[in-house]
Amino acid sequence: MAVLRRFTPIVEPVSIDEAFLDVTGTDRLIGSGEEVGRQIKAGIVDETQLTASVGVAASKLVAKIASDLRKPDGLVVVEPGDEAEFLAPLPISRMWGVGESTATVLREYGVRTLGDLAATPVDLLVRRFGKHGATLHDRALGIDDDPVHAEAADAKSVSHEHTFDVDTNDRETIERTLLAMADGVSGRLRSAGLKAATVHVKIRDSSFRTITRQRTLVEPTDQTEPIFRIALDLARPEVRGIRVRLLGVGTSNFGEPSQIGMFGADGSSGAESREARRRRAIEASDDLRRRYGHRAVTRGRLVGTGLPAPFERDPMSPTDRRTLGEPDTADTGRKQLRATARPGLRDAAAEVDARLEQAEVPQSEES
DNA sequence: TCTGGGGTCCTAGGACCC
DNA sequence: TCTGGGGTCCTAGGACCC
Repeated sequence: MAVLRRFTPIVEPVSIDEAFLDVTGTDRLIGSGEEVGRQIKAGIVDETQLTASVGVAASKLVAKIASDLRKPDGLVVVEPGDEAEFLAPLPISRMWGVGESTATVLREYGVRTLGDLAATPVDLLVRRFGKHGATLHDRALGIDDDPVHAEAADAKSVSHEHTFDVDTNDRETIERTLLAMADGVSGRLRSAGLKAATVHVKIRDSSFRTITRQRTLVEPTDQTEPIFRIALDLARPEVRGIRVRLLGVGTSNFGEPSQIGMFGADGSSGAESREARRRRAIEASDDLRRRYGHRAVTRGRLVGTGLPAPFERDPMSPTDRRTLGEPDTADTGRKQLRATARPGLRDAAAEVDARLEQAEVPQSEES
């Protein structure tokens, strides 16, 4: 991504290897869009020895489709005004927002190309697909005015899910998995300074039937216990009598970023309240994980179970990037995390042990 | 390919309030 | 007291994306 920022500060990362650039206004410095595209490709080869595919157009939608067209080493330019003509012969599956289900329905209507889609009456599409139908019609004509967003949007949910190697109906396995995921989710919330008001669970059985259950709390939380308790409450009646293939725990409905204080819930700073001690223990275990990896600390109940390690961070997630002290937008050339031990480590570990009955688990893959 | 994990957005129905 | 309508919030499910 650093290569890309040499051309414009307006870079919107889409994934680890994909981004939109707004190069409006660079023509006097660098040249036409096509010239910028050429230079970007050259710059990427220079720095990474990898080829790249580039699409140049007046909108993100058309640029994306253009860049997909000649992967992995293409440069496709669509001049302003030529969008509809460029899209018309392409199959509908090229279009953003057309997945398997939508494509199947469209084919039933005899719609095979984006030209067919553009020629289909909007009201027919709206009747069948709702709001999405109108969007599809616009897109088929190349209409898309979504700008390039240089700032990453705030996350709306944080979740973990896990697919079992073998479908299970073992109660202990199910409960421990929910606990591990609740723990991972709450840890990510805490380090991002977020509290969530809604907890959801996702359950998929051996026949691939998927259900979701959610509950909204009175008080938003960033703690493992309430998230786990609700997840368990929601899941328990649903997993009875089925073999579970996948379990997920998620949170959403975030309030304002929380201020984690050093004082008790009652605001006292004298004798440490129970709540404040618990808080400190959690902070200490978060700190250990930050410095020694997400596997450095785990709950006693999860020791040796091989259950999903909580606290995996996603380098593309804005929530986690904030946690890692990086800019919201992903940058492949990101700086390394510092991993220096502090003298207080042993005390912190002891506190975690004592207060939360958690255990430190040495992991072979970590030094 | 029998289908992983983390997300977003949309729709529809029900509860509740005014 | 009953009725209807509208707005908002919550819940469940589905489609889609990388």
